[in-house]
Amino acid sequence: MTRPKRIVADDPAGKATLHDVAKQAGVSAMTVSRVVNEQPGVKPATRDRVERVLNQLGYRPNIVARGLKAAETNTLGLLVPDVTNPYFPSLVRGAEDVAFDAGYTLVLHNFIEDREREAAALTMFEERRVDGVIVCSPRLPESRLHEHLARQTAAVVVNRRAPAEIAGSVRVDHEVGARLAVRHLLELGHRTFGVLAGPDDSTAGQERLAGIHEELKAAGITLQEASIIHCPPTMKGGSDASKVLLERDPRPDAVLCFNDLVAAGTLETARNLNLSVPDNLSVVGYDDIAYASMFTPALTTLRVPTYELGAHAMRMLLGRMNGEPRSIGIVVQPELIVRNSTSTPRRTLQESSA
Amino acid sequence: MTRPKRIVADDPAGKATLHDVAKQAGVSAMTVSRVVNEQPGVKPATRDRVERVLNQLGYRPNIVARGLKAAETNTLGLLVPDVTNPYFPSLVRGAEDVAFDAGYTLVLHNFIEDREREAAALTMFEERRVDGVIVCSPRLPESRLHEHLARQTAAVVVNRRAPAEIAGSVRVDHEVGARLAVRHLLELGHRTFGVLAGPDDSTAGQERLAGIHEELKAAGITLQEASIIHCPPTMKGGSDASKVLLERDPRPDAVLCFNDLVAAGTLETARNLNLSVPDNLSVVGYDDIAYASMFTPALTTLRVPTYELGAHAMRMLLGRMNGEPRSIGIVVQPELIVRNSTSTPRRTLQESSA
DNA sequence: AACCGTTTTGTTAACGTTACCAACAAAGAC
DNA sequence: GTCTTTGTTGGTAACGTTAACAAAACGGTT
Repeated sequence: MTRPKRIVADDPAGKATLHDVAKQAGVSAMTVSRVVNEQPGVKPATRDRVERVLNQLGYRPNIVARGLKAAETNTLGLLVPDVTNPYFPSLVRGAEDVAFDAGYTLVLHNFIEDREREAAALTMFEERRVDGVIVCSPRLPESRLHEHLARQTAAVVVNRRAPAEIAGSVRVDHEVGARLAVRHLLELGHRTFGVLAGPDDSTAGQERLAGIHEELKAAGITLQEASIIHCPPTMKGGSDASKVLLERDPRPDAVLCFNDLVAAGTLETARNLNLSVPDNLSVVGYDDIAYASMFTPALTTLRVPTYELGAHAMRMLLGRMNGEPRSIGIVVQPELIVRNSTSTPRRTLQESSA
Repeated sequence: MTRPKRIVADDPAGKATLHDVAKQAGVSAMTVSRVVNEQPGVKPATRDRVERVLNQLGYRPNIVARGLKAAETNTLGLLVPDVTNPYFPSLVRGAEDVAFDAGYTLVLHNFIEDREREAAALTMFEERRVDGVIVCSPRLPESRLHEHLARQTAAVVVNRRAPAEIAGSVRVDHEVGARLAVRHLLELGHRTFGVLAGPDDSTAGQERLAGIHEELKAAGITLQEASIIHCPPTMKGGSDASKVLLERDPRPDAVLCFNDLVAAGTLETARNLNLSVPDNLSVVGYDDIAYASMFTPALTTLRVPTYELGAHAMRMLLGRMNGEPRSIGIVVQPELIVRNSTSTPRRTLQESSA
């Protein structure tokens, strides 16, 4: 159970400190510090001598100690529901690329759709004294979330509104997205809808539901409660929930899915039930993940610029850390991408021929 | 450019220290420390009083300071080429789940297939004094990689061999995987092969090439150099490279792809060239990412248990950190998953009918 | 009341770094 | 040769925590 400090016992380069270097070079620690940080006011000869020892000992500044002194860790926290959902990796990449350029390191944490793990991660970020936090698609209720975020130096939430004094907000206009999808299906002639609404604690999901309801109401259609099923935002979640949905009577001829993974699960179920998509059933996804175009059939979905979402969020976070005026939240518009999973309903044809 | 220490100026819960709590409660810092760490030897009455102040001030231990004292940061580094490749998220999840249970925090870094960023990340991990590192699919040459890893307290590499005194190794038997794929295609009757070999600095790719060569040699077939094309391990990389490959004469009737993304790109190209997969062209992927079964057609590929790979690597890392006997590397076997992208070649039929 | 052992609490120093100020040396001004 | 001025270097303390030891308080014996 003892933890060896170094693997290679005789490695002199292990963990040399400023003092080690100072002693070896015959100068004070301060002088070494100045050399390391490229500060002026060191005689070239001294600098050379110190630098030689620095290299020889393989000195690496201890960022932990530096952070303790400076009360800054140069670390940012990024909290996402689950990197396994392809929506997030590119968002992470967007955030990471911006953070990297600004000299920050990212601590990534998945909370796996679990509120308690989300809260635990937020606490962990506090204890670690990260310089700022981005929380994607939080599942925590507002009060608890804000309590945590208020304790942070700076914070940005993605896919959620937030008061400017608590956190910046970068979000997708999910209501508009949902309306675009519904309008598309209405134009194709669909009248019987099903919704696989994702986790019920997702605010994005709630916004989409609102959009769906409004757009349908405008068309004089009411959506029955039983046609709305909440499910985990995964392929499995989609295939399970769609099994229930597609055995309802009347069977919906169009399904609006929480995201592309849920849509993928729905396609799978449809295949198993020998329902042809889009002939018997139209399916709309959400997010336009990279593989949506590869699905069978290629998925009609709403494109969300995830990389930019992450990059925006990170830029906003860095801005807030620097005390820049608190900008209003950023809202990006999703774009409807029509592919082959939606078409005019032909159920009647098929049924008459059956 | 000034960095405000707190967003909510009047938030008393901001960043209270042990001393703040001690003063408020009228005890010494040590006593508070004992309460925080749930150590015995504090009178219940005192403990209660301290705990009340602790809550009132919203004290959070400063892990940075604790780490400085203990020379342990409770942080582990995880370096991957690119989370955007669905191979990695589940590996990350595997590693993270194990690390989380053991009380460690993960610092994730993408090096985006860039050697210099890989080296920079490794240096960053050193400066941050992480307690251990896992490096996935390193692109760095052995000498440079080992130089970095030797400086770490503990290290594990995934998808690469390593001497036990430098790092643990968890890898997939890529040579066997490649041979399984080739054998499958040979059994179907294919004789003209193309290889989209991925990045030329990927050791996994090199192992697969070796496997392909051997298996073909055993069958008396030689693979022409020009039929091997290196490409980035992405969909774009695959579609670009396959364009070149599929316009060669004679056109290969079977393509072995570096991973499922490259295979996806190849399917796309085939569609554009009006080549039917699998009738005119068989395509084999690698990894069995979650969406491989959703592709058009469903992809024949080699299943790699990525989640377990990550979990194994993390367990091994924790073991090495605890000075457990250095186990020999773990090697997992990939499994051939036959779907619809491979079949007996029917090119001759089609050509005669054309 | 003096003594003991036990429990509870406090003091000091250290982890590695750097801000701040003091000390010193060298070079120039008179 | 003394007095600045400028340039270079060193000493001290502090960031927040905790290990190790020291001291006090307590309860019970004789």
